[in-house]
Amino acid sequence: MSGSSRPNSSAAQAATRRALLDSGADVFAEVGFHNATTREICRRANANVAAINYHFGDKTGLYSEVLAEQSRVARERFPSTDGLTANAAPAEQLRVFIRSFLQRVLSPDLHARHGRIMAREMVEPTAALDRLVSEAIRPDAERLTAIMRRLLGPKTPAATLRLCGMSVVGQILFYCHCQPVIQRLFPDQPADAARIDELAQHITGFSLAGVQNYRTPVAPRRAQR
Amino acid sequence: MSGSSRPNSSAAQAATRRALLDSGADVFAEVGFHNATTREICRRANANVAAINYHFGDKTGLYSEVLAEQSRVARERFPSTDGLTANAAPAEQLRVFIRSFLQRVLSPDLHARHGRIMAREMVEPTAALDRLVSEAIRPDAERLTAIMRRLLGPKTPAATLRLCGMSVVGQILFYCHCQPVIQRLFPDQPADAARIDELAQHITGFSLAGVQNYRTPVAPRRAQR
DNA sequence: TGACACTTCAAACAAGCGTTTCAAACTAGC
DNA sequence: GCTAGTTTGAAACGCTTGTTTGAAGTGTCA
Repeated sequence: MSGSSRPNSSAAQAATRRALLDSGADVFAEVGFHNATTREICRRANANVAAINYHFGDKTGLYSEVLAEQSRVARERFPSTDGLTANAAPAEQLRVFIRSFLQRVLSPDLHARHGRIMAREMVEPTAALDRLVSEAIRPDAERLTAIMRRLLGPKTPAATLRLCGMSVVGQILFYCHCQPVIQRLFPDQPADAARIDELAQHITGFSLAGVQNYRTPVAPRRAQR
Repeated sequence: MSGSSRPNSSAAQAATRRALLDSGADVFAEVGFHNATTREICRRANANVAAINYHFGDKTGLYSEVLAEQSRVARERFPSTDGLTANAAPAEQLRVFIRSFLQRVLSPDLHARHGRIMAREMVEPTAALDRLVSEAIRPDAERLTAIMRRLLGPKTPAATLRLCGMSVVGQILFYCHCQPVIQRLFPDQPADAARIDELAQHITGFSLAGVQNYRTPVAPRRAQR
């Protein structure tokens, strides 16, 4: 009896918090912050409706912690520099950057929760977005810009580096933001989450060729228009 | 509407309907379908709260008509083939496709409503998405695939054409879906809607170079164009 | 003018929301 | 075993939501 009954100890206290963070991540990823109901989150966590307010103050408090945790977990699980030394070839750095980015937003290991929550946060920002940008997105953006600078040369204008970086990130996030459309357009195609490596390879090759468009013509140019 | 034999006082009736369609488009674009309230839509239209239910059945009825109209207006205002003959050079076709796409989702002429509504519809689909895909998105996707086939040759695998098409669309939609992040990352930068031509030029050049990655280097073909 | 169909209006309705309340259950320290 | 402090529970609160209601207003046509 005592084995399967819910013990009310300090362990159980932490367990309620943890269950709320987990079910909250699921529900927020599924329906977004506004459409998520505290009752549904508590139901999945086998907790009372008052649990969120007791442990996190209010619904936004839970959401902030979920967002921060998902971001942290995703970056620990799939770091941008996946065991790459700082002086690796820029093409290789770009390849690793793209693959780890795709893994963070699509990987079933994380239930693709991080990607879905981020997609909703971008289309419909909450107060938590500012912190996310400064702590997670901006470092990534600067890292990508640095890779671009090494690819295109130190004299490349900042505007060009930005445009190329956005082209890379745009290609990646497309598979995260537009999944409902992709599924309807190509229902026969395997899920994108199941072919992350294939997508990473394509985006890397496409982008490496794309940025060559901006290489300064030190040598006599080919007939490339 | 089925018995339109008697057009009595149709002016005032049509005016309320029209005002609801306009204010509905604004509100849906601003906050999304779920967060939009019928009271706010009616307030902006100077109509009674019962007006939506009277003229459109319910909230989803209004939303469906708003979505269909915005899609139609955007495509009339910025057609994919902007006065281009069918046998124009594929590179030129791609350039026009990208520019008109960017205009549809970002142009202030349409108050960027179409792009914002579409972005929300993709992240959080409603029942209206299926019709939108079959009537508007799939034709565009097939047109883009055809352009890619002309760029890369008729023997190019369908999977390759798909990947390249998604790379193009991903670059475009990034500026629509991630505007809150872009604004926070580069607050000094002019709004993307004010530099559509610049973005179109970049994406076209980047993509034309990118797809060259897939050209089969079998025969020593002449540099095309 | 008066009958008629159509449209608008203020008010109310039922349902769902986040949150609060306060008693009961529980653990820990003595 | 008793008390103090913490966590949980069922119920309810106040509010907003989409929708409905029935009367009042409006213009048309015989």
